[in-house]
Amino acid sequence: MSKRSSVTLKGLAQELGLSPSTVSRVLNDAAGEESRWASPETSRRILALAHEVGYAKNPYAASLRTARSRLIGVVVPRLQDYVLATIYEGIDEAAAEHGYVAVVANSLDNPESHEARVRKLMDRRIDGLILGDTPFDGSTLTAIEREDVPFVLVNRRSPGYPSVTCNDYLGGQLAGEYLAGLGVEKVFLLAGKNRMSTSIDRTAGFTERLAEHGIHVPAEHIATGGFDAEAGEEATRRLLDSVGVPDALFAVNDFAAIGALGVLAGRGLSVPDDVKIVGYNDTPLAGGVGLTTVRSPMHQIGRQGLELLLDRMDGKDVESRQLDPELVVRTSA
Amino acid sequence: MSKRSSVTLKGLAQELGLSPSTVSRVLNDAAGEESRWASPETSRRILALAHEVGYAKNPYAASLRTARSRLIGVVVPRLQDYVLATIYEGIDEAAAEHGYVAVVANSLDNPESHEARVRKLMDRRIDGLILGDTPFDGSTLTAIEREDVPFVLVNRRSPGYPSVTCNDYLGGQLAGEYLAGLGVEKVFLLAGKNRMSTSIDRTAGFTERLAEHGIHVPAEHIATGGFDAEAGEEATRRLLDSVGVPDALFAVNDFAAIGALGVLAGRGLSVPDDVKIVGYNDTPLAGGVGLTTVRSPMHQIGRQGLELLLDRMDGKDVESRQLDPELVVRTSA
DNA sequence: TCGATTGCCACAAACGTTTGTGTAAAGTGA
DNA sequence: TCACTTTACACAAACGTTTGTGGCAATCGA
Repeated sequence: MSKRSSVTLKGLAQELGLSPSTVSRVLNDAAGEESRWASPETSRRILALAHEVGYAKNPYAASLRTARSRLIGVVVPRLQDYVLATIYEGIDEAAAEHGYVAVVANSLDNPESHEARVRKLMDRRIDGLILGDTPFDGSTLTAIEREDVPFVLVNRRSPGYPSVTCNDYLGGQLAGEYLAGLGVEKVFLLAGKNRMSTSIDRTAGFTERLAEHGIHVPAEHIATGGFDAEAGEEATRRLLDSVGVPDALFAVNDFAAIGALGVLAGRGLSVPDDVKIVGYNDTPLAGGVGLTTVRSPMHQIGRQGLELLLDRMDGKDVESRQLDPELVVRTSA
Repeated sequence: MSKRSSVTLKGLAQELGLSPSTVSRVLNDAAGEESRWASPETSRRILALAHEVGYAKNPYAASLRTARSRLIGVVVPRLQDYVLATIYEGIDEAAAEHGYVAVVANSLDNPESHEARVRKLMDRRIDGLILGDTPFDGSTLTAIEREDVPFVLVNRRSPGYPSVTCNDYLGGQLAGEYLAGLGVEKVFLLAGKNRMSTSIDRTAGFTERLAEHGIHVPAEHIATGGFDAEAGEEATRRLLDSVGVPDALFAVNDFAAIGALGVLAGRGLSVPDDVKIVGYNDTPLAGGVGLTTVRSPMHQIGRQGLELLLDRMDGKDVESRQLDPELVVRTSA
C-alpha cells in the first residue's frame, strides 16, 4: 500500500520509546495534548511524530478489535434521482463530521435487489443503516429487524419506525391552498407510486385541503405511476385523453411536473393560462423552467437522518421528525 | 452485531471438527465443492453448514491479514449531477460483480475538498481509486501519484493518465455536422468549465467540424461557466445581450441546454424555428423537453472505468478508452 | 510521618482471518 | 515390496489495533 499506510502504531511507539498502548490512547482520546493518559510532554511528542510521518490508523485492525466499523450504510431507490442524491449528500456530509463514512447502494425499489443490497452492507459490518426506499407498509423491513443493526428511515416514512421526512401532508396542503386561491375547479393529480408515504401524504394533504374549499378531486383525475419525467408524461397523456383538459395539475414530484409541462406544450396548451402546474421538491430544474413548486428540505432530511441514526445507535429512544416544506411560486401557477 | 455476524470461522471449524485453516481454504477458493484442499465430502459439509448458519466472513479480519480491502474509492464532482450519478451506478454495478464495494465522495470540483476526500478514502485503505473530477491539466493528480494506489480517470481525461471517457471530440463533431446541415450561420456555444476535457474536446470537435463547413464560431459566441441549468441560463442571457439572437446553440451539457431553452422561451423566441438547440448526454429530461442531444454512454463509462482499474490493479498496462457517442434528434433542432 | 491517592506508563491478551509449513495416511509405480 | 508422491488435513504465526490490568514513583491528606 502507500507509504503513509505502512507506518504502524507499533512503529510509532518504537520510534518514541513508548508502548503501543500509550500511543493508542493519546491518539484516540480527542482531548488532544491534554490527554489524561500521558504527560503533556509525551502527548506532544506523540502527536507531533504522528503528524510528521502522516500516520493513519489501520481501520481494519481497529474494527477487528472494537467490533465497530464506523461505516454506515445507506440504501436508496436510485442515486440518479436528484432528490435521493441530495439526501445522500446530506447524510454523507453529516457522517463525515461525525467520523463515519457512508456507503450507498441502489435498490431500484425492487424487493430482491433491496434484500441483496442490505445483506451486502450487513456483511460489511455497518454500524447503522439508513433506508430511503421503504414503502408505507414497511414490508421491506421485516428481514432487517431480525439482524440487530440500528436503522432509521429517510424521505419515506412508515408507521412505527423512526424516520425523518418532509412534512408531506403539509406540503400537499400548501399546494392545495394555493391552487384553490387561484380559483381552479378541475384539477389533476400525478400521485407517484401509491405505496410510498411521499405519495400518500402529499396526496392526502392536497385533496383534503382542496375539499375544505369545496373542490373535489375524483379518482379519475388521479394517476399513479412513477416519480420521473417519463412517468409524468405518460400519466398526463392518459388523463388528458380520458377526461379532457384541467384547470390545474399538481405533481408530487418536479420531474413528473416537467414531464407534464412537456406534453401540455406539445398539445398547444399554455401554462399557466390554460392549466396551472405545481410540482414538488424544488429541484434546480424547477427554477430553470419556472415551475411553481413545494420546496422540501432534502439536504436537511439527510443530515438529520444521520443524526437520528447516531442517537439510536447511542441507545437513546428517538422520535420521528417532519421537516416543514415551503411553497415557492414561479410562473407555472 | 447481528446474529449472522457472530458466527466465526473458528466456530464453524469447531462445529465441523475441522481446523479453521481448512474451512478458510474451501470457503475462499471459488472452485466450490471441487476444492483441492479438502475431500469432496468435507467440502460439501463445510459449504452446507456455512450456508445454513449464514456465515459471513468478517471483512476486517480478512483485510487486516491480507492487506486488501476490496474497497474501491470513487470521487466525483457532485453526485447530484445526473451524469456522474449514472457513471457511479455503472461503477458500483461492475464493482459488485467483481466482489468489490464502491465508496463515493463529492469533491465539488474544489481542490481542497478533493484533497480531503481522497485522503479520507486512502485512510480507509481502498485498493483502487476512480477519479471523475480531474481537470485536463491533471493538476489534482500529483498528490495521488505519490501514494501508490492504482487509479484511473472517468468522464474527464487528462493526457498521460489512463481514462475511460466519451469520445467527446466526436460528439462535438456530430453536433457540428448536424447543425451545419441545417444551414445555420450564427451559432452560440455554451462550453461549460473550460479546464475540463469534456468542455475542451466537445468544443474542439464542434467548432472544427463547423469550420470545415465554412462556419466560424468567434470567441464572443462562446461562454464558459458551469454544467448546470443555472449556468446555462446565465450564459445564454449574457450572449443574447451582447451579440443578439443566434441561429443555433450547442450546449456541452443537457442541463445547460435546458437552461438556455428556458431563457429563450422567456424572451419569446421559438425553438427550433428561431434558434435550434443541441445538448449533450441525453439525460431523461432531454427526452421530456424534446431536446436534440448527443447521447453519451454514461453507464458504460462507469462499468469500463471499473474494469480498467481492475486491470491496472492486476499490474497489466492499460490503455485509455473512448466510447462513441450518438446523435439523437428530437424537436429542438 | 505514613498510608492513600494520583500520574504516567508498560504488559499482554484478544479480535477473526489467511497462509506457510508440517504430517499422517492413502495411493502409485516398478 | 519399498520408495515415492499425492491427498487431506492440522498447527501456529501474523496482520495492527484496543483495552483490562498492573506497577512504580511522586504527590497528597491528615
